Amino acid sequence: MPAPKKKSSPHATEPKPRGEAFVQTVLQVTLQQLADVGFEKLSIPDVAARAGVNRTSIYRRWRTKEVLVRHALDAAMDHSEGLATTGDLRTDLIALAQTVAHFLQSPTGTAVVRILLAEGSNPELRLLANKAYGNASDRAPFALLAQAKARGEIAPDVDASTLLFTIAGALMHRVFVEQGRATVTYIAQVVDLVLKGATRYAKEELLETHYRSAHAS
Amino acid sequence: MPAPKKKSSPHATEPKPRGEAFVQTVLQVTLQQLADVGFEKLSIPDVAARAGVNRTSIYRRWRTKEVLVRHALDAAMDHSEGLATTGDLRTDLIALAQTVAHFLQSPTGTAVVRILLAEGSNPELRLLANKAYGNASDRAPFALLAQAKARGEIAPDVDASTLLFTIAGALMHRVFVEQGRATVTYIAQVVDLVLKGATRYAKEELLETHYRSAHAS
DNA sequence: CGGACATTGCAACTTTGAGTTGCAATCACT
DNA sequence: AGTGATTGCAACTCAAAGTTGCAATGTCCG
Repeated sequence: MPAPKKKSSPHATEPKPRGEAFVQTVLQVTLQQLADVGFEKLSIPDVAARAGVNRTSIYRRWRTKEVLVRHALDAAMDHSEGLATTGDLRTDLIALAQTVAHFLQSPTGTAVVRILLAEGSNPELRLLANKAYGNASDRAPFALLAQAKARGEIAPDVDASTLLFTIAGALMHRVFVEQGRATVTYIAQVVDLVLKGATRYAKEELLETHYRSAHAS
Repeated sequence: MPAPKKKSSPHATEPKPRGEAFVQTVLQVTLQQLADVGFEKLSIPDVAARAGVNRTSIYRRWRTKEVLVRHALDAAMDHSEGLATTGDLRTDLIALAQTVAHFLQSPTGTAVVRILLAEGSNPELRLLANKAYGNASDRAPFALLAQAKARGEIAPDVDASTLLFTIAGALMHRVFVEQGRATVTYIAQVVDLVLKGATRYAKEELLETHYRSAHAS
C-alpha cells in the first residue's frame, strides 16, 4: 500500500479539515503581526482578532506566544532558494545583496531582525531567528568569495565574513535605521564601495605601488 | 507642568530639593532598564522598584512611559564630544568608528538602537532616538569626507552617507546581530575594506583601466 | 521657631488584558 | 444519520498597570 503518509488506510486518516486553513491563516497573521508590532507587543488575543478566529482556538493549538511565533517562523522559512551564480563577482554579490534586502524588507525578515535585536535573551528564539537569518543566504556567499579569492580577484587578507556582514549591515542600516528602501542603485553603490574601495581613483598612488613592486623583483 | 518658581526673594529661586536627586536616580535607572529589557518591556513599576522609590512618585512626574523614556534619553545625550581630526582619513575614520562602536555598546546606545529598530511607529520617540544616534557622531564625519574628497583622496562619485552608513551598519551588525565585540582590529578591517576595497590587489586590471584611459581619445 | 507649601510614601482601589474552562455549535468522515 | 474532533462563545481567574486619598516628611521663609 502506497503510504507516503503515516497511516495505512488509503483514505485520509490524517484529516485536514478546516484545521489546515485555520493554521495557515493564524501563522500568516502571526508573521504579519510580528513584523508590525514586534515580538513583545504581539499577543494571542490580537492575532486572533486580526485573523478573525477565536483566541481559545489559538491557545489550544499553541500554548504560548513563543510556541506560536516559533512555528510561524518555521513555516515561513521553508523556501530556501538556491543562489544562481554567474561567475562575475560583482554581479553575484549584487544579486546576493538583493536577496538579503528583499528578505529584510519582507514581514518575515523584519520580524526576524527585530527578534534578533530585541530578544538578546530568549536563547531559543534567538537561535531560530538566527537560523532564519542565515537561511536567507546560506553558505553560498562564502563559496562565492572563496572562489573569487582563489581566482585572485580579491585580496587574500580580506575576511569573507567581514565583507559579507559589512554589506548586510549596510542594508540593515538602510532599511531599519534610515527607514529607506534598499534600491538596486543603493545596493550597487554599497557593493562597489566594498569591492573597489572609496580610494579607487587614486591612480597615481596605485601605479606607484605597481612600479615599485614590478621593479623590485 | 513647570513649577511656579517666581518668588520675590533673590536667593535660590530654583530650589533643588531632594527632588533633584530623585529625578537623577530615576532617569539613570530608566536608562539602565531600557538597555536591559528594552522599551516595550520597560514598566514604571519596575523602574520604581529598581530605583527604590514609589511608583506613585514617578507617575506624578512623568505621566507615561514614553515621557519618562524621552526625558531619560534627553538627559543621557548631553555630552556630545568633539571629534579630533588628524588629517589622515584612515586614522580619523577609525577614530570615528570607535566612537560609534563605543556608543553602540553602551547602555544608552543599546537602548537607542533598540528603539530605532523596534519602535518604527511612535514618531516622537523615533525622532529622539534618531537625534541621540546622530548625536554620537554629529556632522563632523561629513566634513571629514568632504575634505578628503576635496584633496582627491576619495573618488568624487562616492557618496559620503553611503560610506559612513556602511561603516555604521557593519558595526551594528557586529554588535547586535553577531553579538560580538567591535574590537579595534575589526573596526580597522571594516574601514580598510571600505577605503581600499576588496579588490585592491587586482593591479593588472587597474593598470589596464589606467592605460585604456590614458591611450584612449 | 513655626507654619505654609511641596514632595514622597503608602495602601487601597479601578482598569486592562492575558490566559482558562465548560458548553454549545459545527464540520468531516464513515 | 451518527460519532468524534474542532471551533466559537461567554464567563471566569489572575496579574500587572495605572489612579486616588491621605499621612508623613522635608523645605522654604518670615
